[in-house]
Amino acid sequence: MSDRPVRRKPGQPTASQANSLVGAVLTLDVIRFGYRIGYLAQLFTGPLYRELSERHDIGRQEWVVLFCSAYFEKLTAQEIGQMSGRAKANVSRAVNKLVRMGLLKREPNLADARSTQISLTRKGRAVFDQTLKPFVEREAEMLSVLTVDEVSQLDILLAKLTNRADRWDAPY
Amino acid sequence: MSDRPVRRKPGQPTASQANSLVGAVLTLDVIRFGYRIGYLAQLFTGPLYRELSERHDIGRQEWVVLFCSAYFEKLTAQEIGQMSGRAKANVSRAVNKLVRMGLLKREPNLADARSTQISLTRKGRAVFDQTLKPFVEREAEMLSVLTVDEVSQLDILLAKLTNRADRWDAPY
DNA sequence: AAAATCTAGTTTCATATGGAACCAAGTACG
DNA sequence: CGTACTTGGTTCCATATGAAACTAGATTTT
Repeated sequence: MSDRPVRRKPGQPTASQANSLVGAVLTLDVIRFGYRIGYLAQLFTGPLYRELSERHDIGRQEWVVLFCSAYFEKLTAQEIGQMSGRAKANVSRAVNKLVRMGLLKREPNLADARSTQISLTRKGRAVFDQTLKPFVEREAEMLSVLTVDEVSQLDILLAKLTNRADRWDAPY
Repeated sequence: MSDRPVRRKPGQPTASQANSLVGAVLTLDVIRFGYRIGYLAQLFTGPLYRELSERHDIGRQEWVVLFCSAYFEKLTAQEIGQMSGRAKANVSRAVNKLVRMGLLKREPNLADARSTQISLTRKGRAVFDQTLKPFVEREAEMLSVLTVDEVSQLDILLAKLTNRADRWDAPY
């Protein structure tokens, strides 16, 4: 690791310098996996969330709720919390905001008056479809350094890591 | 939540059939990779950060700084920011806190008086070694569902994803 | 069926965080 | 040199967040 000041042309981004430092950390022999997974996750979502909040005033929490709602016709706030691992206060706030924005609608839950059935409005579906695209594209970019074979290897490995029988992945 | 209509790939478990709602989401066909990587990252660090802040009053930002400092003898705050992807305000606060706690020390940077050389104190080293253990152990648990072969596959894949020539992973 | 218990969701509070303003030191250029 | 501009780091501010208190509806117990 260099201990001298960074030297570069004015106006140029510090990307190359940053990258070498990142690379140095990422080849360490301790917590290689945990560190790199976290690094990837942050890098993947970072620019996406930024754009999302600038363009649509939708934050991380709101996006998660939107995502879940888009794939299950009707959900309660609790179910969203369970499947996303978010604290229920955040889910509550996110749902309320999305309802105010007209992207979600609530219907009374006949089975239990404490909770409500949450579902996407037509507008919510449209916004979701629109906002999903950058995620899909960025994922493709992220994976673009892998061969088709490697992608399916990764798919299998991720499936094993996230879909396990023990309780390693218990909610904490 | 038994027979709710669900949009999913044919043959995949429904929310109710999966052992958890998380499982149901994780088998979706969109952003499979991004979502699961983020999910894994969150799950890996979640309990660790909680314990860290309870036991040592060290938060996420402080831990990152500690980790970087433990692997490079001398660093500037800027370098830490670059290699961890954290905002400089957070690095600044974290460094200051760790200095107050006696875990880091600052030495003047002879080459540039604006920045200082940051390094671990003996105490900082001791605390780091102690706090690293749970991370190592939890990583081992996380990987325990993989065979030795699969772990090295994953290692290669992660290396490719994080150590690339293009600018996908440029700081944002 | 009244009392105690539990659960879904909301609100409150204290802290964490990112972005921009800011300050001091370094560099470029006349 | 002197002025303009860049850069490392800190501080300020507005927002995001998690944990716990709280409310109202549901369930259990006797």
